[in-house]
Amino acid sequence: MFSRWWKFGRDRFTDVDLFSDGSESAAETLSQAIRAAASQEPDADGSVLFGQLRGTVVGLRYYTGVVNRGEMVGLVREPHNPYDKNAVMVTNVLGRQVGHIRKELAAAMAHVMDNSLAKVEGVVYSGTNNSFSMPVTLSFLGSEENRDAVVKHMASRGFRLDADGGGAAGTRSPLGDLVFCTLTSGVTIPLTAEELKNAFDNLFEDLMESKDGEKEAAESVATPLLPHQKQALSWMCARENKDALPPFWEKRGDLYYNSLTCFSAKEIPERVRGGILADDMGLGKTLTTIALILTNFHKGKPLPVERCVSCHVESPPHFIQSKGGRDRRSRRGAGGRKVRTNLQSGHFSSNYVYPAPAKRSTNPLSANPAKVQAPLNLLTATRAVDEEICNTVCTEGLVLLEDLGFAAALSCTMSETKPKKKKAAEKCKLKQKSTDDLSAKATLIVCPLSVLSNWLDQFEQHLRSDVKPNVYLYYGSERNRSKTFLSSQDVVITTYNVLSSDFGNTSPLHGINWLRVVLDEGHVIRNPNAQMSKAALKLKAQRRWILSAGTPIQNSVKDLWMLLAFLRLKPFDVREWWNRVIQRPVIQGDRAGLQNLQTLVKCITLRRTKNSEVNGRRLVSLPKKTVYVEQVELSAQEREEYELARNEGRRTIGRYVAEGSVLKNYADVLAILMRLRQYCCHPDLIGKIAADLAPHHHAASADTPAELRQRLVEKMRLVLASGSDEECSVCLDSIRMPVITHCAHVYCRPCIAQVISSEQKARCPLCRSEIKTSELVEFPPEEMEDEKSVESDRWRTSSKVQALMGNLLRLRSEDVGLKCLVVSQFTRFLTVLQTPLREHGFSFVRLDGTMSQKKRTQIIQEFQSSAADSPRVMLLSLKAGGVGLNLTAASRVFLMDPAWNPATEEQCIDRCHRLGQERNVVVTKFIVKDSVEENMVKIQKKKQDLVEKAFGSASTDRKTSRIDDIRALLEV
DNA sequence: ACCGCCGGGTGCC
DNA sequence: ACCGCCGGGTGCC
Repeated sequence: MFSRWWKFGRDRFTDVDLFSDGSESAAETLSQAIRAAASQEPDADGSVLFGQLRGTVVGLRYYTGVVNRGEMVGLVREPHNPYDKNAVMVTNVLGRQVGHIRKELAAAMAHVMDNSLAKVEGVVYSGTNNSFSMPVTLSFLGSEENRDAVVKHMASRGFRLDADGGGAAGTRSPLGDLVFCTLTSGVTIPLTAEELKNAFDNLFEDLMESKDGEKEAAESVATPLLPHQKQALSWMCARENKDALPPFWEKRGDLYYNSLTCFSAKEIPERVRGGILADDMGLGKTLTTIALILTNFHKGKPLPVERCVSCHVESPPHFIQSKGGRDRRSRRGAGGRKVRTNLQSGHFSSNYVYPAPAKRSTNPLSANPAKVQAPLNLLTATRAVDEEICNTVCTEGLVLLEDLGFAAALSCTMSETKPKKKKAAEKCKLKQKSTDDLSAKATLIVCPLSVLSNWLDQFEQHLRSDVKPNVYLYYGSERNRSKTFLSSQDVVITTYNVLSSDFGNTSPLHGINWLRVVLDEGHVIRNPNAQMSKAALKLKAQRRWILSAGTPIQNSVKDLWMLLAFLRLKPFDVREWWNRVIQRPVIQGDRAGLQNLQTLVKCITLRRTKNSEVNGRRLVSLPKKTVYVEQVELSAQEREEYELARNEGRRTIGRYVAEGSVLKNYADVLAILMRLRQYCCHPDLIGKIAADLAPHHHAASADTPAELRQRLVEKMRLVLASGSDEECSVCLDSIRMPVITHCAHVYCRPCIAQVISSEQKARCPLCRSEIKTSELVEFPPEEMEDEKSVESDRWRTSSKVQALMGNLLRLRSEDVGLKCLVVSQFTRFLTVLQTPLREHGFSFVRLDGTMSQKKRTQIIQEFQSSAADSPRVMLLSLKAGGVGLNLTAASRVFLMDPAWNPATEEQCIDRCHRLGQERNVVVTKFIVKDSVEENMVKIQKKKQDLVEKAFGSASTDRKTSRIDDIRALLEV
């Protein structure tokens, strides 16, 4: 039994600690403040230990926070403390205040902390024999250049920084060894960079936690699950339902103890209901998640969904009759009133009548309060409201409400509900005591726009046709923003962009207590500074899931924090504890730290690869995939034009390199390369745009605003069309609604608008030039290209077109039913290809980034159809979909031009080489011989090797490294 | 706090 | 009595 000590011997303090609501809410706001401060905490990767010293925590008796022997404590500056502006507050892992650092020491530390000369961390190694103060060991960490200043400053105040922990060595607990072994003398041999990289690569390999169980989906799921999907379902249900403690927590007697921070508490730590499902693409994460939603509602029961014979539309209304109800409901906050507003402005279909506040007699609805009609769970916007109504109903005995808890206890069919109304009333009373919050009902799915339609399809596809859960697509300007409405759905689907643009305004999504939030492609929130990451963190939910194709981390252990924070994995959702306990030890090669990280990840992640096996059998057997490279020879005339352009480009770029102005002329350099790549495909791709943009033009040269605007538009077009996979530096995602600044950097409009509005004097995140909203330039509305210029009458062929058509004609003669994807980065090339396709009688569809979501869905459906007259060819723009698109009807892929990023090509191929593909897949990559394309392929290979070798060093500036690519490409 | 510090009461033994 | 000594009140920042 570990020696447990409480700093309060007297019971009254314990009582205060446990039962005082006041202190609870104070602690809540305090921990929020700490969390806010901690989110700004830098990674402090290169920090070294300056030394340690022993200090004293005083004033323990005034606060409720408790600390155990060996526990880490937080140190928070309190510059506004009315008694001492140097005050340093001490908190425990939960953020509860423990005391203060004694003022003399605090005065010395304040200077160090306020000037960020060092980060100070505290650990309480030994107990105290009184209830007024206790010793604390403080470690000062920072970058080497500040060491002297810190040591001197502390010394001048009479505090000597010791290398060995200020005499704490003798009393060091095992935790001290664990955290500091690499900081002090080499007790253990640190991991080599190589070992670390390997360990890190394998972090997400084959985390098949749930070998033990399989679970069948609810009967409303029509598609039979594969064995590995049943495993996943079983694991996910267990993660949601079981009361297992989070990793590193254990029960010790009456207390819950965290073995990493040594924190212990009487209250059970908040459990992580959810985790990371990181299966490889094609293993059916979407289906599994749908199965989870349908199978695991409250208390492990399936989601009650409507069964109807002549199946259509909404669930039947559920009635509430209550005389007192309206008065109570009138106390509702904005939610209720908002509904009314929407109702009055006619946004709702007349199927629904909403309860409304009764206080205003002008409200037409209050005229007849006796009978209020609402769809299922309309009144459960907040738990308070729910219970209020519940109470009303129970006490007055007018029970006609389908209570959620009640519904949960039933099997799916509604017909059974009627005889059990008395139980519903009992349930009402019970519910208040239950720890589970049953008011939450809806699952929110957040995904990239590209997979939005996929989710809808899959709900349609995998459910029994007579089962209609309420699935609402929260997207588009007409979206229904009513919280009451949204929280009454079974499933709400939205995109990261909608989520982050709603965030900051009065986001209904953030006002709802979700049953479950699912982040699809969840690795997109890895940057904690990005707006959409912040928005995701603020969602309220009982269960949280991250779906991720493959390992959700890219470069380093840092990427993991955001995921753990989203999952609310205590205590690591506060950055400081993550840094101290996991990130710094791992980066510094601490084996124990790595071990802890592995344990952590293993507990919350399920990941299988396409190659994983269950009982010696592959999870899924995908058909074979073969990739061919077909070399294309340019005709004599094409070669001549190409060489001309190449020589000119070499000269220009050579000059830029000599001047050192490559970065400044980035767009021009891309333009030159682009032109060469376009020549490789088809001469008509080089529109007047590229020709106009002579490389000697500079944005700096004075010209009319119209000219400037025009040139900025051209630059933006080039940057976006370059196929170089530009991402917005604010949200780190692909650029949507592009705008270009006067300093010629391209961002998403909402992202940069946010930046500008958040600062007095906004600066470009890339070059720090001053920027204004009024100076953002976007594409003119008539932008839709003069496609005519490449249309039929003046049409000519090219070697690459010939190569493709040869293949297509041959394939058609072999197999009429065969479907092909024809992929290019240049939408104009797709347009060029339409002519010969039409000429040879191919039926085809086209999918590119300019299409609306609705149109996309329609086209994909058309292409996927097995009807005899369905399209044989899809012209696909490489960047049109991103991951997730399902194009399994095709089994041949033609990649018309190489991409900078080989992963983009892989993703594209995987759209048809995935679960559901029944034929062998053959991929043909066209590469023009002796051209920029061949060099691009070489660079692709080199890059891949580099990525495989280097670990953590991939953070080199993307643009600089691309300029090295460019130099290599042109051999300058 | 079984401390230190403060300030009032007190004053040979 | 401009001290010492005693004992009660008191105590984070």
